[in-house]
Amino acid sequence: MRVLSLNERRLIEKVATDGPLARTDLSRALGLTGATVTRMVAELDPLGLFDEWPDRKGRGGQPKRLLRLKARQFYAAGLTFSRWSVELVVLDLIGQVVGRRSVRPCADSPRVLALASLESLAEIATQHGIAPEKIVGIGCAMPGNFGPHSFKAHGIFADFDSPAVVAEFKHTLAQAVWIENDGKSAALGEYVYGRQPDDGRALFLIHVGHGVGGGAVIDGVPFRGVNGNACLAGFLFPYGQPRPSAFDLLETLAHAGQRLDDFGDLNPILADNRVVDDWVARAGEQLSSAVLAATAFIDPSVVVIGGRLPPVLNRRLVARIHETAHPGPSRGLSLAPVRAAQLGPEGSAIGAACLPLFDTFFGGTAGNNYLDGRRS
Amino acid sequence: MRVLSLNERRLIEKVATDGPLARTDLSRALGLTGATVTRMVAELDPLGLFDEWPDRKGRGGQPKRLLRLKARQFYAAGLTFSRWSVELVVLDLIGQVVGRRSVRPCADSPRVLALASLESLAEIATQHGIAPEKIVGIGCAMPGNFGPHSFKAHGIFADFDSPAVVAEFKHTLAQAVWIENDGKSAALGEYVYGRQPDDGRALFLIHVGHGVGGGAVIDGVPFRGVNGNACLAGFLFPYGQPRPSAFDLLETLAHAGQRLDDFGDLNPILADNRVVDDWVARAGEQLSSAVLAATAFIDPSVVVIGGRLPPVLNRRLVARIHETAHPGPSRGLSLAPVRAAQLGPEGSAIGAACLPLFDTFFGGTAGNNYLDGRRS
DNA sequence: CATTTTAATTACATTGTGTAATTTAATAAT
DNA sequence: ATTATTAAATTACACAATGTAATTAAAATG
Repeated sequence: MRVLSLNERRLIEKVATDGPLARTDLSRALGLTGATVTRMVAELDPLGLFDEWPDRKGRGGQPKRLLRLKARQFYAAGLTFSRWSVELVVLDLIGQVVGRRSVRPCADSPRVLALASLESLAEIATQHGIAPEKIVGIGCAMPGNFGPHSFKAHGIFADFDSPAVVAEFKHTLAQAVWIENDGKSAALGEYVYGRQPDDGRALFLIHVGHGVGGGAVIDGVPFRGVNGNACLAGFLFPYGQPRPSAFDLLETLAHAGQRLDDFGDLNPILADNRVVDDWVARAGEQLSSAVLAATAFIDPSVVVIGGRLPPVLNRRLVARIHETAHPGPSRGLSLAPVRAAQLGPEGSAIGAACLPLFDTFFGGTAGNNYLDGRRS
Repeated sequence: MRVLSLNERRLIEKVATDGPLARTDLSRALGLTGATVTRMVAELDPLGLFDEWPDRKGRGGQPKRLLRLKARQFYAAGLTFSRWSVELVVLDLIGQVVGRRSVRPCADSPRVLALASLESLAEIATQHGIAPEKIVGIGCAMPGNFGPHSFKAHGIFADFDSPAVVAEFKHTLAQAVWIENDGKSAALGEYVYGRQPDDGRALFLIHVGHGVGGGAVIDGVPFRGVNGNACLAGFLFPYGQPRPSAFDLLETLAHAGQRLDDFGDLNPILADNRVVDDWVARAGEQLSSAVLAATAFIDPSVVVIGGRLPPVLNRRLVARIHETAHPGPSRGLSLAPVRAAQLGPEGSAIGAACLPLFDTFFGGTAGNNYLDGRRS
């Protein structure tokens, strides 16, 4: 796969997020001339990225020829980590989940996990007739923080708590691998495939997962910080105390005698559950402080509540945040609008799979060495 | 003044921050070929931006021809607001303060203030023989927050508390005017002229002024947020309670019977002052929470303590922050390094003057419509 | 069926770069 | 002193990504 130029990525991303679009629409949206768009689409033709068909709704003039992404032309895999298993999804170009597996190896060393994941990926690929070269990469949403040369996993992943994990994973998977913090992956997924209204300029996602993390996509570019640890909305809630994380909910439930294995088991027990109700009330209140902090530091156009919880809970948390009605971060300012994640319970895995797709086809890191849109 | 291309700005900024540099050095630093640098420097020649002289220290080969900015080729003015006056500085291209005035008009409507500032600027220009066309603009560091169509000033500026202030200022000054939040101006000034070691990738400045604000420059680009209100480190400290602002220090001193007119009067009373000592201890502790929050959300390479206080106090606050020794924002992470602002007590005004210079000659907002370094 | 309208394409010009050869000005070796 | 060596800077030329303007395409309208 040749490396795409910045404007090619911008074009593909536009079609992905706002499509179907005609060449003229793209020309307007991207600030390029029609001639350029025609050429770019022709240049991209060998990749087979687009479906094209005439628009019958036009009233006069030559009808537009609408472009949209050919969903099944490329795929990526995404991994998220739960306590006893790894969740794997295969995503197509337009963000549809093509297949999923819950991988539960007997041992949980990174190597064994990676091998088991590869096996599941191969199964799904075979099942759907996906040629290996159509899979652009594997994204791993890691529950932990990055140092310049290290990785520190969430407490429950004892075997992952080593700087060597990243290298081990890359080596075992033996193909294009993206490793990213889970909150940042989820933010990217929500930005590309979540279709939040008004999220265009700056989306901030608070990631309610093993911990309380977060991520942001600002002007189409993932915001990572110099060490990849920006957007840690959970700093407000010290360890060892009640905090608005999905893991904290499991612990709260266990403490009340309702022991669950993993996030995936939450759904059946949500209705009429006093423990859950209380938790939502408390966590929602805490999260409203996190929204305040995110507004103060990032000033985003929208704050999305997402992570590992079932969508119902995300929505209830958002409702609770709206009730809490914090004042803004400073004189004359109000909180950024808050919304629940659009992507379902697999949002984190989708975000992970989004990493390779984004870097290959969409915004990616802006420009090349020459800062002029040329290929290096 | 013609609009400069992105690479031209990058070149000028590099010379400004790391100069003097030869063309080869620039070629390496910017990732451009020597040929390109030669052409760009030649192209920029009519602007008279550079001084050039041969480097005598070379050992073999043709000696480098070093370039540095011609300090007195261009100027900008910066305004900051104090309770009873407006501080105006005139800055040259290399960040030297050429002249300063404290403007104290009898009335303090925006219009009167602007007119008085203009008069002072004209005085300084005459005094130093600065031709009007050498002044690229006036930057105003506003103590307040921005809305999509509004401006909300700090409480003590009753007459400024109106959305019309920005328009009024622009109209009265009748030339190129930049209006920006004071924390964000100061961050830019510190980035361009502060020469912090290691501040390259992402500098976050906590602005201790009328309130507690902040600003950041990330990868050479000012970070504003969608409404221009990002980096508000003061959200942690509610109004009406003790907070680590310079205004709070004045109030604390007044409460203890040491009434001062303005920030500028602080210097003489700092030594052996128990009230100040206590304030530094308390404010430093509070600021260490702000550093934690900034690390969590922005993950910068350095956090700078700056604002309206005398440099001594900034240094004492930094020392106090180091004592406080907060844990990092999450597992395995530590606080970003903290340093006192390099720019002196005029840092805010310098930052304000930096706005026009930066947008005209340095990084500015990246790229043009074509995203390829061409002029539009 | 000619006219109008809008979309898409094509031919050609422009510009900001890179590559590679050349020139320049110094030091080091003979 | 002369020549070789070195590194910086310049120049001639090529190229890629775009814009401009003219052209072609395909529909609705009168």
